[in-house]
Amino acid sequence: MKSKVTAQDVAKLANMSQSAVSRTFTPGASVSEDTRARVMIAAKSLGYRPNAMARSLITRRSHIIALVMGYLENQFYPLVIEKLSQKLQKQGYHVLMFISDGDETDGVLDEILQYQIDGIVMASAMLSPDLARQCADSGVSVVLFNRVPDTSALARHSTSSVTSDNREGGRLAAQLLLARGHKHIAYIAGLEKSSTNLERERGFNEVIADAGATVFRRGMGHYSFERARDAARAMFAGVPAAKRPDAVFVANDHMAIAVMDVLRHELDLRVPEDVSVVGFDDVPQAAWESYRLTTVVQEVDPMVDATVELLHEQMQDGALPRNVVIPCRMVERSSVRALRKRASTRS
Amino acid sequence: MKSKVTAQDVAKLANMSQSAVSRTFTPGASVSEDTRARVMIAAKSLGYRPNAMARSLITRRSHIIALVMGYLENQFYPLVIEKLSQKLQKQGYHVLMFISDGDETDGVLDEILQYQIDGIVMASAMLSPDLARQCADSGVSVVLFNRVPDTSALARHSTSSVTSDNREGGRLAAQLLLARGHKHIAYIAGLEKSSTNLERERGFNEVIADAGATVFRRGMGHYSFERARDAARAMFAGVPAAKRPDAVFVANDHMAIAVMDVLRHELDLRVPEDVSVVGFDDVPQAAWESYRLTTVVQEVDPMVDATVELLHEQMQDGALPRNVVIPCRMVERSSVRALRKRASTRS
DNA sequence: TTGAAAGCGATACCAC
DNA sequence: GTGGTATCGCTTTCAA
Repeated sequence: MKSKVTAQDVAKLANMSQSAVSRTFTPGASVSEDTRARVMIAAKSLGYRPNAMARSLITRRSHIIALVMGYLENQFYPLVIEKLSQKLQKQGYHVLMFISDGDETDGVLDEILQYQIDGIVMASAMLSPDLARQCADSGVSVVLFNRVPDTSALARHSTSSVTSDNREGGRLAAQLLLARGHKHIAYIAGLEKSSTNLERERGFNEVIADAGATVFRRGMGHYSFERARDAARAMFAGVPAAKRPDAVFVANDHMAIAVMDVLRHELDLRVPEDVSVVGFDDVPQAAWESYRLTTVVQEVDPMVDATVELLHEQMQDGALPRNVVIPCRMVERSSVRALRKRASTRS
Repeated sequence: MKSKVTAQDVAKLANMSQSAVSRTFTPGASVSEDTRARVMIAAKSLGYRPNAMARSLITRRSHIIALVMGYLENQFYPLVIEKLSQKLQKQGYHVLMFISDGDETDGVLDEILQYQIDGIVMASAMLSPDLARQCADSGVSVVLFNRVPDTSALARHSTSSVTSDNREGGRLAAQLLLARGHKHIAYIAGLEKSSTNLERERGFNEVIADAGATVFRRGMGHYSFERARDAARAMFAGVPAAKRPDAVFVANDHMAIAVMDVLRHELDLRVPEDVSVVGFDDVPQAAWESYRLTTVVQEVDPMVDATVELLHEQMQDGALPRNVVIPCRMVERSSVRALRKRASTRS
């Protein structure tokens, strides 16, 4: 007994043509108040709902946007789902979720395209050039989220993207640590080849180099909690104090928390008193806030706004792809204990 | 230039009827190997993809499941999105996201139903009885996730649900704290009227009462990070040691972390040495693990499996609604420091 | 096995 | 403004 009520039924009950029913449910169509009212009454009494499938079959717009995500271990993405969903919902669009971690992306995209979706937000993996073309051919607009198009100039000019200013974020981190007077600054990297890691490290290195310093040590965390712990242990455990870093920039918060955990709970070091740690925002605020983690914050809202805007741009053909970069900002968090200490020193 | 390639085009190129094309793409239809091959070649060369909208218009099955979620602050839900999406994807279904925090749910559901979806997973808010009926009428199956149907017997027998065994989880928490020898056990509640909070507290109280004890103090956290901090401060800050709880059961992990944060960083208390804290799993493992938080773990996988199973059951009419309850388990986490201490005491 | 034709439920374009 | 009619791309009888 699937939703049998059709526009036809409503029309019959209201003594109107089916067209009248259609117009009543089409915002900004020309219907007299009188007919609209009669139709609405009939519709309500039957529990009529226009069939979105039938509609998009003819309008060629499904009002559905596909969101492709990798495994959501990275706590930054749920936030994106939420904001993006909400924002699109307000504009009459809806989000179809696709989980895929890269390899099978092509197969997944194949499914996606069957749904006649209006656009794709790729927040995981990359789009193979071949598929990018297919999307263009099918008229679906694509926006890369938090990743950058293939390095080829071709790709760069054929796919839109939104990223935060990872390079500048890396610079901010280095500047803060230098300003704090640290001399032995370490870096713990994320996935080596990811654009986020590359850009963050690049900016970081630039500033360190400009200051005439060098990165004291470099660990590899691969954006994994456990591997970041290992990296921290390798840097600190059983190492004489003189050979330890006095500051660490960690490529994302997820790992930064793992690092702080090792420092505080395994090695009884105080953060930030003994060691400065700076992360890069990818977990919800409550998490890093409770850790008193100083972090480079990515502005999710502007990123999502830009994504939606690009989506719309692309949907009307003629628009050229753009790569939008959203600024980051630094948020310092001293531990409450440190604040107290500072206060008592002053008095 | 929206995906113009239709079955018609393929048919023409392959010198076959459109029906042949349709059959080729319909698993288990009767087509000869010969024609199937010819069609496939033509299809591939044109980049043909069957139009899912047109298909579901006639089959009356969209293979889309709506997932209704509240704001995702609760870190438990992203995990659900991921697992559910993945599982459904494997079965040829896809997840359409709806963010809604309760009040506007009715309007949201109205939109949902236009998409001719096959089922709804409600992981936020409740379904008004009226809408429940509408869903039933439209033939969409509904499963409540992590919440229980309205208390009326009617609702209970007309809507399926999946929850973890919150009551038993509450009992486990109480049993552990009693076993550890605590005499002053406090509770910090979540949202007062939510079924999760009610059940957890109920089980907890039962065991405390059975032991001839009483709950030492009760705080209200409303499942909010900040309010949980306040509750912890109210219980511990400026309170003489003798009047402090020596153990706290917190209604979820999100709040438990806030509580531990206050205890450790504001009050310099050690957890679990000075105060035992037990949470209830609602954040990813990495989070509570790094806090050395002892917690009652909800088994996401079985919950998701049950959800999908119920969905399928409901989709074939005749199946009666069921309320599935998944067991919880306790995971103890001592701090590494405590482990070291224990080890050295022994030797 | 195969092709022709009848819908599925709406919108769009047309005269009126 | 309003009602008829072709059409969107496919699945589904039903003959052949």
